[in-house]
Amino acid sequence: MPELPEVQTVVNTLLPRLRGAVIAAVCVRRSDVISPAGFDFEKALAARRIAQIARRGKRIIFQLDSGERFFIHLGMTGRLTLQAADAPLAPHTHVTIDAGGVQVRFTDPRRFGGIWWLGADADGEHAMGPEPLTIRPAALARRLARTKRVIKSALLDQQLIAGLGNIYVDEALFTAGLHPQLRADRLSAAQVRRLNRAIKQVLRRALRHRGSTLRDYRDADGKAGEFTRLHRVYDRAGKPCTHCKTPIVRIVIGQRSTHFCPNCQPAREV
DNA sequence: GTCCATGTTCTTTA
DNA sequence: CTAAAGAACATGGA
Repeated sequence: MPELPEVQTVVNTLLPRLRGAVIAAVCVRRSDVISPAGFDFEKALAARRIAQIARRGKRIIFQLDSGERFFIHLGMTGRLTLQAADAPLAPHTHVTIDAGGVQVRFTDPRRFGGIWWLGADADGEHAMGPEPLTIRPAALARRLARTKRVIKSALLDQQLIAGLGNIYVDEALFTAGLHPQLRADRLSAAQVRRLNRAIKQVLRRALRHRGSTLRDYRDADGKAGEFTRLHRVYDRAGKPCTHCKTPIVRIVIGQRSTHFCPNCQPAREV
């Protein structure tokens, strides 16, 4: 579920409690959420200190004082929460880590998320696209020009650009005034510039409102995101466009629901 | 029972 | 061979 704004908000809420904290205990309650399979995560973390926590794409990267790293991906329903070690355990809590006097809990009913050990050497970056908040228009244009897919599908490709998901792609395309079925490699330079600006604007706004909560997403303090009510198209099928009152349309592109305003996002350049 | 879901990866098709 | 499309993964809510 979580896309860049939600993942960044989780990192922001974890950092003040965990940076520099010594790991006092680790409990893997369901070992199949750990990759590589069979890796002894509890042993690897024992008595280490958390040097840094950062976001890359939709990944939450933990760096240990040993120089080793692992990342957590929340998938669709994953949560990382900070709680007292004696608080009741929610269902589907797969891993707990005690550090800095609190307990970090990884909970994920659908288990599309997980924890990946990187070690000290592997950068784990190969095949990850650039960050949407800092990509430059020329780089975005170059990458879009290499695919014949429709723009909606291209922006969901984490190798093309890392961090956007279904909500923010729809919102950014609305803000840019681009129909989701335009071919990525046929956008004009002006359209790509608009898209580049729209992506950054939508993400920054979402970050200010601590992300979107559709159902499952919570930050590390259990707080829901408040950007949801500011969505202009996502999950607003049939409702009037905030700009022109035309009903928002929902279609399916690449097996993902897609929302847009047929008036503000024409299929042809006007 | 049905359909749908903030994601990714593997398999099949063109 | 490669890019794109489709299926699969697991669970729960409407």
